[in-house]
Amino acid sequence: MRLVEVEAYLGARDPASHAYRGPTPRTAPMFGPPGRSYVYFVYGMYHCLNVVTERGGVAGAVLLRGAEPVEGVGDDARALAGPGKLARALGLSTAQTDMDLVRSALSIRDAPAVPAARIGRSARIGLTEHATTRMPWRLFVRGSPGVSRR
DNA sequence: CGAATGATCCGA
DNA sequence: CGGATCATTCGA
Repeated sequence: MRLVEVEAYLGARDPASHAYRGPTPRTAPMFGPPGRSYVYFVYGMYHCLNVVTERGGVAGAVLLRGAEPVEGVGDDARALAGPGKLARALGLSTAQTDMDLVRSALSIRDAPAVPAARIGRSARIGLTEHATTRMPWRLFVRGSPGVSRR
């Protein structure tokens, strides 16, 4: 799949982040070394996949919110449009939290560059009201069917 | 212990 | 807009 929508989350400086109030058993991976996964379970039925980005001891991760299928023709173009759907398509659960994303079966590679004009930026989605919550830390490919919502 | 609460999705 | 559905977190 090709990623087309992501959101950034930090730590103590970001009230919208799970890491805001310090580490807990669930969020421990967010404080660990970069290049690993942080998978959490929400709303009683969905999992979401994050990639930890900061050095050990500093919280930071990128939530993978949307992607376009590239393997197999006839795939539903919207099957990966949304963090819950994306994680489900990969068959992820909390058992896959804190695993290596650089050299494991599931890894991330570069894709052909996206023209700057096609890169959109906005506030993050689905957060409860808060000031810094409005920071434009959501990036997406304009017009892609793999982007969540309309 | 009990209660509240989601970084969602779907359908009306 | 509301319901489904439950692990995690926090307060007592």
